[in-house]
Amino acid sequence: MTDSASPAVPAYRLIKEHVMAQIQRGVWREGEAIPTEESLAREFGVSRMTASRAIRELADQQVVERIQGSGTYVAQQKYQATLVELRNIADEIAARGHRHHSELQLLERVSASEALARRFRISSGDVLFHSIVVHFENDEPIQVEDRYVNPRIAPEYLAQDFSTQTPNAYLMRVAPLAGVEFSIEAGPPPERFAELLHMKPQEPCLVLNRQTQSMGQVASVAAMWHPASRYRFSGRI
Amino acid sequence: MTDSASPAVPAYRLIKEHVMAQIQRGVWREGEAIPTEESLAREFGVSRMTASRAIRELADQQVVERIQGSGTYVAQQKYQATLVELRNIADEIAARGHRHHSELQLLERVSASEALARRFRISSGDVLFHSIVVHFENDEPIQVEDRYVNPRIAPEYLAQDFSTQTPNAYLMRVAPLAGVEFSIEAGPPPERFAELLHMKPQEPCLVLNRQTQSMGQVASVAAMWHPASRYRFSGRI
DNA sequence: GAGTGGTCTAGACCACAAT
DNA sequence: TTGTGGTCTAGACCACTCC
Repeated sequence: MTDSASPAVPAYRLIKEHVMAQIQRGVWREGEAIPTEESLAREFGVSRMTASRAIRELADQQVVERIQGSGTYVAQQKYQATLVELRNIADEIAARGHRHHSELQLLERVSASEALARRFRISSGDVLFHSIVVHFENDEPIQVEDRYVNPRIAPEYLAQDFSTQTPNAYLMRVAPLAGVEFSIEAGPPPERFAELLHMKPQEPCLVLNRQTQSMGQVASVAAMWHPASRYRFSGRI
Repeated sequence: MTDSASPAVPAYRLIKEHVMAQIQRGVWREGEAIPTEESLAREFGVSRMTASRAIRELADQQVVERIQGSGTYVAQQKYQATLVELRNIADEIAARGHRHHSELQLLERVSASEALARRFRISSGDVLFHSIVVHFENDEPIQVEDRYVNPRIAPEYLAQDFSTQTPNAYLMRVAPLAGVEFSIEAGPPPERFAELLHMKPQEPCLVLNRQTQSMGQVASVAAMWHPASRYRFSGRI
């Protein structure tokens, strides 16, 4: 206890903040080496383990890059890449302080077309479940969720009440999520979806396609259709 | 040294994998407590610090949630949220094994309009730099990059050669990136952009808007326009 | 061989939760 | 008061890079 009234900021955090500040101010530039664990430990009067933890966490955050035997370097700002978080529609609407509700349009058992069978890695003609749900923000339709589900993963899918629980929430609950593939594109909606979304003629949709895996199989393939004039994906880092 | 021929997998990783496997198999379910650091340490024959590191990293990854004084619990699968990485166009094209090149269409000094001044948090009429660059994938135009830049952050912007270096790459180099806001939307392109992208009439664009901060100021505001029929954002987790 | 990061130990004290 | 996580130490051995 050397310092009195320590404001309960752990030493490893102080070191992290110090290093990030030096980088942010441009004192240590991209690709340059930063001080060793040893010397940071001395400078801050802590053990090497503590300095090590600080720098390791910065490496996890890709702020620096470590090369064993060589040193620690300020990472290339490959932040050419922007990280985006796509939330589910109910949470997103709630976060805006608006009301969300959803209406089930269709819930059926189908046999897989060629294209669907390929995406699910099953045989053409095998059974799939299919649902169409419309999501509303303050009573205005904002998303049509067109979803196919693998019966081997969620055999009770057709028996759910999708006005009280979204398909997404149900699937999360019954199937541990092991992987996701997605794409975002723009295009014209099927006529039926355009009507459900109260869209103007010729207006394009912003579409999020999402395919989830669970227990080694494709669990679900979904397309979320949004009217381009009333919806965008957004976020910050 | 109890085990001979240790395959160089550190103990903390073994513990992480064990815990993740139990969760993945549903042995430990959402919200349930997992064993304490102490008991994991005993079970794996390691010190508490090692078990602690394993569980702390899982907490960082949001696989578990820790409550000091209480215990460690399997996290709610709020993976309703999908994390997406948007790469810059040159890297993305290179990753597909295709050729990228870009052509500078315009490079000028402008005075900020009302709307731009608001986004840059400067005064209307202040100087901004403006560039329009077209990016090609295998000689096919795939993106129009319409960018405004804050002269206080990148005073030499107008003197760069943007056929050999993208605006993005230049800005990354001169201005440490402190924050990003983005949005993705769909809409009709300005007539000039439609021509530059060789688009069919009526075809919408997929647009990525991106605003970056550096040194406490807005550094750059950019809109990346892509023909919807030939471009989508995609990725996986 | 010297320097660096990667991992680990066997303790310790603390803050906080549950009781 | 007991049990939990949060942090920290002062060493240690190892793998790797660089000279």
